[in-house]
Amino acid sequence: MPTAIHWFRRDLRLGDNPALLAAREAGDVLPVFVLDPAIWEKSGDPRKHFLAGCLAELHEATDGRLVVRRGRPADVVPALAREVGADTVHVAGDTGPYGRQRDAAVEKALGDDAELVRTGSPYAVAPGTITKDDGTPFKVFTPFSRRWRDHGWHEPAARPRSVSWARADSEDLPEAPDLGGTEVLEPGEAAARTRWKAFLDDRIEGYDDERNRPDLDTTSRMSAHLHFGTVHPRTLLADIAGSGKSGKGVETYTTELCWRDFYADVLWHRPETAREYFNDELRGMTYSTGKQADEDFEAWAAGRTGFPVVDAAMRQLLAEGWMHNRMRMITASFLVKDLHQEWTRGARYFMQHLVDGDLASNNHGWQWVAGTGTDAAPYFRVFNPVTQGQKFDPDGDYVRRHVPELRGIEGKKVHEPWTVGDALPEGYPERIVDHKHEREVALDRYAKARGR
DNA sequence: TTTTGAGTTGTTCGA
DNA sequence: GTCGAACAACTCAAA
Repeated sequence: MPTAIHWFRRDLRLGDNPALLAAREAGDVLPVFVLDPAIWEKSGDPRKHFLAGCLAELHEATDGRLVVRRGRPADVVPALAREVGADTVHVAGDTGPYGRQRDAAVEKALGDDAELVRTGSPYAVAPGTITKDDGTPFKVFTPFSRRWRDHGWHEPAARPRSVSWARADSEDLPEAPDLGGTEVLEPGEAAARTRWKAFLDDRIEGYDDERNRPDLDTTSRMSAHLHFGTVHPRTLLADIAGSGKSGKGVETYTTELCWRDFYADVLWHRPETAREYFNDELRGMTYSTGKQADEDFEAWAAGRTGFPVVDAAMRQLLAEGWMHNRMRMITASFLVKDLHQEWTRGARYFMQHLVDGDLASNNHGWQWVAGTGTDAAPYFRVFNPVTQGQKFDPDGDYVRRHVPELRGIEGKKVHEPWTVGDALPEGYPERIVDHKHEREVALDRYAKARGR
């Protein structure tokens, strides 16, 4: 049998993996993961922990044959293909701007030695598939979602009962950093399965009502699993259909999966919008820069703004590498509209720390908040961090969980610690801005930028 | 080509 | 406390 490489990237699973099945058809399968030291070193500990855990599981699942090599894929993959005499290198397609470039470089470096075979994508519907009748891409979510639902998706692929694994030397698997007991999402395909089953059995029907509550465990927590491909969205959609469940919760959850596909589709058509404004209208916007702005940014990043819900969320991000979606909106709005900083700065920070950090969803989410994206939020929509906290963390449990200085304050009063007692609790910072004032400033800046 | 309806996630103010 | 209006037009999608 010839040797076929299966190069795992963001499909760290054996179940429902069409690219792996294609490799298996082609020969004995050499399972490979390329660890780019530059990316690894830039990752926060929670992300390292998650990835290392996934790789350890994959090593087990491949009978200890997973080959890890460090370096640039364009160097490592062709060298390995030559080393083992592989004719084909199988991958799940990567439609992001960097993935496309990387794969093109690998393909070129492989030359005539081996063929790079792309099978499938990490999305329910591959980017570029859903278009309007005239063939152009959608710019508005709702019509995209109607077309997406009408299109449907493939059935999940079977998990291979057995694979004949090929052999090659491996470097040591990366070690998971010690997170000091912080509770984080469990990595790996099996954990994804367990977590998903629990959500589907018990929580999906209440999802529409409960999903905005950061104090409760009401979301599926599939984001990191979807990002690293320990589960595929097609599997989730098939499970939902198979569950026989319906109703608002199911609809809303399905819509969230559609958002992921939508933003990937937008980025596929407009790769430059990973960094640049989707909508040029606000190009002339002015931002705060300089020493004060840098200090404000540091306070935001460290969770020391003096606004409890913002601080709780930013500290959760640092500790766990994850933040509830509602909290992402609140903290993003705070950076953009209270601190008047460009969304790109916040997006970059989120990408460094989020375990689920997905370029399309993250950066277009930020563009939505900033008003520069598809379906952008109206510029006058400025989140009030106190109101949002009281509304979505009604008992204050979320704040107290992540901000120890405020644990002495009971109930929802914790969202306004400045109204409790004579002084703020020891160690908790004063508010770094006056929200009411900064709201006015933001509206003013937006009006000016739009007037140009 | 023209027209029409619609568009994730909010806040504030005044009645 | 609750409710509706104002915030601002504009672009997109589809008939």
